[in-house]
Amino acid sequence: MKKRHDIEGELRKHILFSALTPDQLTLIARHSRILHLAEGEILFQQEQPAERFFRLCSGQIKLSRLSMGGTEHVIEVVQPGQPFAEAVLFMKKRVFPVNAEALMPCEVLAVDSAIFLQILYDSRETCFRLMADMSYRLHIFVNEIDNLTLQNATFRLVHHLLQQIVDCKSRTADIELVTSKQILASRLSIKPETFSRILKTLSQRGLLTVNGRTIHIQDVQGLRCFGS
Amino acid sequence: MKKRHDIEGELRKHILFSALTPDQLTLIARHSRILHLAEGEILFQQEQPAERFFRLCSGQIKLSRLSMGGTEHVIEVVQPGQPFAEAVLFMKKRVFPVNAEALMPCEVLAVDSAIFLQILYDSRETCFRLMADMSYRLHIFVNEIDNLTLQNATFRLVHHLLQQIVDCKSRTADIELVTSKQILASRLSIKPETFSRILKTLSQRGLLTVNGRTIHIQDVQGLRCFGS
DNA sequence: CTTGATGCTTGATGTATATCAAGAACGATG
DNA sequence: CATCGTTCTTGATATACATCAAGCATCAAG
Repeated sequence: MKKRHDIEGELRKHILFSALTPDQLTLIARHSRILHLAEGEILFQQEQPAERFFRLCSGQIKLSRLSMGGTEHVIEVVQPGQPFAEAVLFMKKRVFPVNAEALMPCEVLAVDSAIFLQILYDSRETCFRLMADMSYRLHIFVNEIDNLTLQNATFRLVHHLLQQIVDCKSRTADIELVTSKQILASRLSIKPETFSRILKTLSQRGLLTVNGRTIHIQDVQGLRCFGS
Repeated sequence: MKKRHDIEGELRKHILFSALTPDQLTLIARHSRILHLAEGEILFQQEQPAERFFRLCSGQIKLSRLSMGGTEHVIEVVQPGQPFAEAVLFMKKRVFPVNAEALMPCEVLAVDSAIFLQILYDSRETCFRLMADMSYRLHIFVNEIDNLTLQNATFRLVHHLLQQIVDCKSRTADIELVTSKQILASRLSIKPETFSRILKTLSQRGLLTVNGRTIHIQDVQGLRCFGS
């Protein structure tokens, strides 16, 4: 476990805490800890009681759901700097709605929910940040549902690739996948085999080339028109 | 347009306003109005600037998304008493993420966003209620994504039916669909034809009987075991 | 009682994707 | 370098679902 001032430093980086007074920060720091997870370690599981929420300092965390049928679906891959499980704070049934597993060694800041709620009550600014955060997440989910329902697998993959591109103007682009293809496939609700095949046909059409986890898009426009 | 005290009455029914003082209520009422929509009328469209949010007093409103391919997907059918489009309040880009269309004649309470934000700033209680509301919605969405990804069409339909049942213990149950089968199908991301066929096979197996919009479930347990 | 509109059902056919199974590439480890 | 495990690819086959097209039911309007 890290020293107190380290924790405060991590807290300060957390957008949800950026409006707090030094006193409030110290209080929260006393009830927070930095956890170190090994690759494959489970941070929490679906339906477990949720007394904390988190911010990822380093590494990658996979959030997934297990269906009644037993299949797993990756909802999100948390990247460093992102908060997660904070929406649970206000649920009636205070349990985690997803599983969280470290995809690699991780450092995670864990904050006590009860303490935070107490402080939240005294900080309007923080309330507003949290509301903005949740509102953003809602928006993300609506888009997510779009992708999963309106389109076929090819389109979902193409859409995801296009979202990764920062420079929209250039005719070509390079994308480095942040996770394995299997996990990305699950996020897009595609089987690994199908995922592979789609990339193949796209490269056969000269739209992109694949080299391990880096994908070079040769014709952004062409890819954009490739809707179904 | 209704009289002021009618509006205040409607506001009081809105969960998000239940923590407000009479003064605050009056202020909001001055900046709210009751809208009357005809069947098929569009309340707002995707990407339109959102300066208000709503609560449905009577009728039904369909919230849907239009994909790039042109297909429509129903995200939700708003029922009387439900607030909607309130999550937009905190978005950076203040535009509606969905289309809203009246499925029948509707009465809608429309509240000015700017005024509400101002009041929110003065009412912690309201902040907390709003956060709880958004958190609830997030939870719903996670479940929604489950349904759309983890299962096949039959399972999605069965799952939806089971959710409608209140009395979990009884062996049989009656369900009255609140919308047309077409719209329900779209919500579950199933084509109308497939929807029809699934109901047929389920009734052939003696699990339920269909009579217009009322569905009589004869074997709740059996239906529950019918995963995929 | 017609007529037409609308929502629902049914059948025939096609296609996207899942599944099963095996092999290839790659990185880690001794 | 050899070996093992993992991730990815590829092929053959199966199937769920979409699509197209037509028929039926219900209900309101003439």
